[in-house]
Amino acid sequence: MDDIQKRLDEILTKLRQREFRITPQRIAILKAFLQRKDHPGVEQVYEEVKVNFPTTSLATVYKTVNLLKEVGEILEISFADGGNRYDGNKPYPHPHLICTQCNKITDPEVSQLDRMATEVAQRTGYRIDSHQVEFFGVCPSCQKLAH
Amino acid sequence: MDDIQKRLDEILTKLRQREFRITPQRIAILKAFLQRKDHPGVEQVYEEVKVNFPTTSLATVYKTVNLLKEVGEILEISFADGGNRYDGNKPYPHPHLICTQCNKITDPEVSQLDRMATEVAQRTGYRIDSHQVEFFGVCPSCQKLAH
DNA sequence: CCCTTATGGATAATTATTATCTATAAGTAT
DNA sequence: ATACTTATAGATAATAATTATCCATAAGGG
Repeated sequence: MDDIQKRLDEILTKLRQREFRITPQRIAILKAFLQRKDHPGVEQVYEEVKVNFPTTSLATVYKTVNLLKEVGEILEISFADGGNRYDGNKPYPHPHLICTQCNKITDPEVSQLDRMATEVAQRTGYRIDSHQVEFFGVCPSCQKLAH
Repeated sequence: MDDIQKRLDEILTKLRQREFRITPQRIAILKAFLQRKDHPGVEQVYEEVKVNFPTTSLATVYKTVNLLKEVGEILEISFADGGNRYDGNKPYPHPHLICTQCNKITDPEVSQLDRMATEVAQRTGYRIDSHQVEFFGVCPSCQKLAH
């Protein structure tokens, strides 16, 4: 049993425990999120799910996305121009590196982020629950393309 | 001449240099951004400008916001649920601390952020142009309210 | 003061997302 | 297996934020 199947089973168990129903559509949407190694938007997942479940509605994808956000199994990455994207593989807050030319999103290794959050909490008295850290720039291959 | 007036003049000069026209509406919108110490959304600025310029259109506010973004004089803060907000006082990228109960946004002091960006650039080969760092949590007064 | 053209205002269009409504299928008890 | 209850799927309307369109007008230069 591979990692994806294992994680899928874990999430399904969690959903069952919280008395959400397990439907073929939810499984299909969840699989799409788990299998993709990039950070797809709702529309992309919708297209993918439609291959096997042609009757799936976009609304169902949205509803499932919200469900998976609620149970903390996908992470939402927000953009100013609308069109959120999601990470189904690392659902906990972590930094992203975004190429503003090709829109590729990667997960850079960043040390000291937790320390930074702790520092802010101490200085301000806030209880910090999560964070969103995004670096914008140009990836090496797009840099080369710029003649 | 206070700081706001000084900055206003600087921005107007910059706009003139780039051959944008200086209109009463643009000045009013710009003043609204400069005077506010919080992080207003477009709608809030619109309401404020309408006090003195009742004929102002929401579209004009949006157009001016895009203009000010282009010339780098306001900073856009994006949210997953739509509804961007703006910072007219510190238009350069800087971290925000957001209370998820009362939606207040403050600017915490954070050290080592530049170092972090440099580290990511070195490791990944990206040219990093900007960043967006947001901490989400509950502010001290909202913590007290939660009995 | 005139002339050119960017801009303002009103409104339609677009895009992303959520709400609504009903038939159906999931899960539970029989 | 069967019946029952209710959450969910699917279709579509509604909402919200933002952008596009179009024309009259005002800004800035000559």
